[in-house]
Amino acid sequence: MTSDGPGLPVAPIDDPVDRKIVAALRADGRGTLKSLADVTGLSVSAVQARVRRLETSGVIRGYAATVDPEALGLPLAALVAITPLDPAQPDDAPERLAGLSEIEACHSVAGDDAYVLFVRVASPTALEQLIREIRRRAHVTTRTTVVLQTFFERPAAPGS
Amino acid sequence: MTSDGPGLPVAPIDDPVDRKIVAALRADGRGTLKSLADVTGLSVSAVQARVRRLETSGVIRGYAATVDPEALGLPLAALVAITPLDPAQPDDAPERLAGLSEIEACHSVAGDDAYVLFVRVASPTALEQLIREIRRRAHVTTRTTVVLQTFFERPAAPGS
DNA sequence: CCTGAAAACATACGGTG
DNA sequence: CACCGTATGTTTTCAGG
Repeated sequence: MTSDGPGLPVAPIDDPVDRKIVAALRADGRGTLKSLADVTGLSVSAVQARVRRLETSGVIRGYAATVDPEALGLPLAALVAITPLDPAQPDDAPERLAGLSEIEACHSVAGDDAYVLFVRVASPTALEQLIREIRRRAHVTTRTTVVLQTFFERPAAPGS
Repeated sequence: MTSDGPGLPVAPIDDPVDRKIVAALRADGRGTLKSLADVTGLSVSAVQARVRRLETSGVIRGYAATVDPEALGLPLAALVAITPLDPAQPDDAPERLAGLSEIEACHSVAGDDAYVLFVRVASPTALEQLIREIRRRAHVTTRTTVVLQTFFERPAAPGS
């Protein structure tokens, strides 16, 4: 999962204990309730209740193992900026592209283009095929920027 | 964790059981060894040994809770393309920028710019300050594309 | 929010093919 | 070497206060 877009409205976390819990679970998604209890000074069951509330309220969307993209056979990443061919037409590009599993993210943006996608593929050939498929499905032109190297890529990480 | 760049070389996973395990842990990072044992048909201890091997070999880099960016107080995202002011100078932009926690990802790219950053901030004002700081630290010009809406953003998700 | 007991789980180990 | 089964400690869960 971990989808975004039109979801529930989620207000910023104000409670400092909840912030600690969220920070700890972002650093280690498999951290035990006991470890969270130690960090927060609360009992295990109090922490459990808070974690559940954070999960059901949508603050915590889920948990995922972070996997090396090369191990997944997807060593090539790229940014694909797309622009509708016909600006008059209804713009449902995100829905049309959601089915392409190579697309990791789809952002609508301000500026020259309508959307920017972040994609991962197995090879240059696969990138070409993906770009063709994007153009075909969403009726867009594309401008692709190949990622040569990723220096870092982290789960966001705020001050506290 | 979840850093990238010059790390250990990680070959693609060829074992189908390992692929099942990795897929399951990407879908649910808190999935129990028992659930993985059920999925794979292996015993719990066999699965445990495999998971450990995947972790220590660098295939699985870690586990993280996926958190709503708005809940973190970072509702504004942007792509920042940067170009060195002096191409003759040694280019250590990634190191100089790594300390800025608002920068979620730093990719070196082919094309007009040297790097593209993905950043998250609290407000337009914070974005301006961040851009100033990026320019100052890395001696670069910047071209910023504001993200208006994120339609989806998922942990990659390969075919199987 | 806490305690406490029961169930589920993770871990380590000895044994098998 | 990869796997299994069992024993032990830990964690999760859920009742009740």
